[in-house]
Amino acid sequence: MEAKKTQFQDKNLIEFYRGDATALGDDESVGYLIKLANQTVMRNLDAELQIYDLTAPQWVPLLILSNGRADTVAGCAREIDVDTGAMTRMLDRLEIKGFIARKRSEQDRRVVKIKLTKAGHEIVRLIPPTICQVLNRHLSGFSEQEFKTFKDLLRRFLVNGDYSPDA
Amino acid sequence: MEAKKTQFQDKNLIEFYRGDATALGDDESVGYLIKLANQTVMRNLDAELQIYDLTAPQWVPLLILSNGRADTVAGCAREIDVDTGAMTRMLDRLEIKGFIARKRSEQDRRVVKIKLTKAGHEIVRLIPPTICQVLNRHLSGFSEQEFKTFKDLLRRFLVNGDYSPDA
DNA sequence: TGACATTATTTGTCTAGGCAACTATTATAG
DNA sequence: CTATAATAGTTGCCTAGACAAATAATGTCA
Repeated sequence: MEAKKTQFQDKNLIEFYRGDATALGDDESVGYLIKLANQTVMRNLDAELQIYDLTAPQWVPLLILSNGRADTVAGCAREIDVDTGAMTRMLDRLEIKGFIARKRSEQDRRVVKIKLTKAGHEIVRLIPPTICQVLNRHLSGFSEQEFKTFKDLLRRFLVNGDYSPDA
Repeated sequence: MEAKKTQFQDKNLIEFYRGDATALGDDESVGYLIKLANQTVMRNLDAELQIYDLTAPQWVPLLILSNGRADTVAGCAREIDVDTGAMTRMLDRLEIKGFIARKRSEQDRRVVKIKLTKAGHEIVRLIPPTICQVLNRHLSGFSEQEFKTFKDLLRRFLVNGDYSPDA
């Protein structure tokens, strides 16, 4: 235990990146690579889903409703980890497209119950194959072991970033 | 060689994901994991950069200008792979904050030359250490080998996604 | 019961990117 | 040289998320 240390020094923290700005904007930066990876997945999903009149972000609430993982605005927002305000407007768009319907709850008049419409149920059946196809394509050439390793590294990267607000 | 195959079948394409929708919204989906990873990096960068009155997306053009990788609107847009419209408005915000200055080119009167202001130069010195700190924190517990593997897998995932429009 | 906190939803304002239309300028082909 | 194509930049309209404020309903504590 030294006198003055930054808050993360005593973990096994290798200095992969130094402060000299090299390798930050190019493909040696994991931050940049992750951003690009995310961007590419989103664009490919968008491209494949446009025949269903859906965007990449829009299929997520539909699947959540379909799986029964949530059935309210706040519930969906929690599942996706977005603002309830963002979710309200997302549901506005899905309602306009006719995929969901809202109904105020009788038990608790604060909550709005969300349900898939008939069209919503129909479209939700078509989505997963498309998603799978895109993901599999991205994973083309990966071995089973590499697939596992990839997910494992992503999860560790993720957990390291969810540091508590006192950081 | 069978008769009817989808367009990507004859590559070494393992069906990591099937069309049954399980493992798409949870942490078994690489798509979801990458989205979360990106989200977390962005949020952490935002949190660290707000003392400099900068957001996560805003430091990128500043570093590009500083490195001399581009000095025009279109150039910056190309470097980041965003719309020139998006870049125009991004530069509007950076101009309002006093970090950049615009000047119409004399040689080619279509182009607008972008330069860092004095304040821009000053702020750009402070950014890289912050970025590095955040990235290193995310990589906490990674070995050198895992770091390499992670980048390698990301690059392969990325390349697989940048498929040509005929796909 | 009444004051206060919590929760659910909505709305306004901001950043940010994508697509399309438009202007101005430069380059190129006939 | 002139018509056309290409390029640079801006702007309008869309989706999308973040933060904050406001409202309504419910829960809790004294």
